[in-house]
Amino acid sequence: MTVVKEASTIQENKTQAFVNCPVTFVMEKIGGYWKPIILFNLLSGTKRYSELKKSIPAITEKVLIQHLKQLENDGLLIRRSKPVVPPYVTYELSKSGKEMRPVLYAMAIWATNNSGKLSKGFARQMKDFPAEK
Amino acid sequence: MTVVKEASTIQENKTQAFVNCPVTFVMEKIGGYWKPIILFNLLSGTKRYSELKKSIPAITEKVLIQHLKQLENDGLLIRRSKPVVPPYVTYELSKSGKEMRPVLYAMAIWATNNSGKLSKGFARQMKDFPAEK
DNA sequence: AGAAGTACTTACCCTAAAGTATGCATATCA
DNA sequence: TGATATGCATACTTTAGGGTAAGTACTTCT
Repeated sequence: MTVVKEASTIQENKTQAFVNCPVTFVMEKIGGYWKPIILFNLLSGTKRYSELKKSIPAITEKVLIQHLKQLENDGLLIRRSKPVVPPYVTYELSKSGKEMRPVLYAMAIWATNNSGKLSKGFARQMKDFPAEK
Repeated sequence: MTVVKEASTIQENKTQAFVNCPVTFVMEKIGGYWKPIILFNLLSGTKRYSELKKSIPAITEKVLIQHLKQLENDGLLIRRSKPVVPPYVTYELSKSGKEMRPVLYAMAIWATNNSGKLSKGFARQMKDFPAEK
C-alpha cells in the first residue's frame, strides 16, 4: 500500500504563516531573488520583454519569463502583446504592482544605509529611482 | 578539453545582481519565507528562543536556528546567552535590524490593501504593529 | 528514579527553484 | 539563401533549502 502525500509540508507551513502574517503574504508574491529586481526595473515604466532582458543581464530567459508569468498571475503586472512578427510584447506594473513602490523604496533606503562599500553604488541607483508614478 | 566549473552560476548571478540593485541586496539578507516573520516577531522587543518558537509554531527548530544564525551573521539581530542551566538565550534586533521596520511596515500596508478576504486579519495584526521602537 | 525543560546539533532525505541547452514560427534584411 | 530578431516552450540537470527524526547536557521537579 502506497501512501500518497497530498501536499508538501512546506506549502502547508507557508499557508499557515501567511494567513496571519502580512509580511509573509508579501513574500509569497515577491519572494525569491529576481522578482524584486523585475519590479524595480518596471518602476520606471512599461518595457518590452527584450528591454527587460537587457537591463537584467544575469537572469536567464526561462527564469525571467517564469517570473513574469507568476507576477502576471498574481496581478502585479500587465502583459500586452501585439500579434505581429517579430512579436511585440510589453510589460507594465498594474495598480497593485505600483503600490509596491514604497516597499521597494524602503528596501533601497535600507540598502544604502547598511551596505558599507556598496552604498555609493546604491546611492547612484537611488538618483534614478522613480520617486512618484 | 574539459571545462571546469569553478563556482555555481546561481551564486555568480546573484552577486552580479545585488552589486547594482539595492533591492536584491536586501533580499539577500531577508529573502526566504521565514526571515521576515522572525524579524516581524522581534519588532515588538527582545524574545527568548522558546518564545520565538511559540509565536511561530509552523517553523521547525532547525530552520529557526539556522535563520537566527544567518540573521546574526548579517548583523540584523543580537544573540545574548546567559551561562546557566537550563540555557537562557535571548534575541533582539540590532540597529540595522530595527531599520528594517519601514520595509516590513510598507509590506504590511501593501498586504492589507491587496489581500482581499485576508485583509481583515492583516488589519487586526496591524493594530499590534509596533509603530515606533 | 525518571520525566521535563532549554537551546541547540547532526545526519539523512526530498522538493522546489534555478541553470543549460535546444527548438519554434515568421518576417525582414543582407 | 540563410542569417537575424523576437518571445517564448520544453526537456534535462544541478543546487540550495527545507523537513524529519533523533540525540546532547545539565538541572529541577515529581
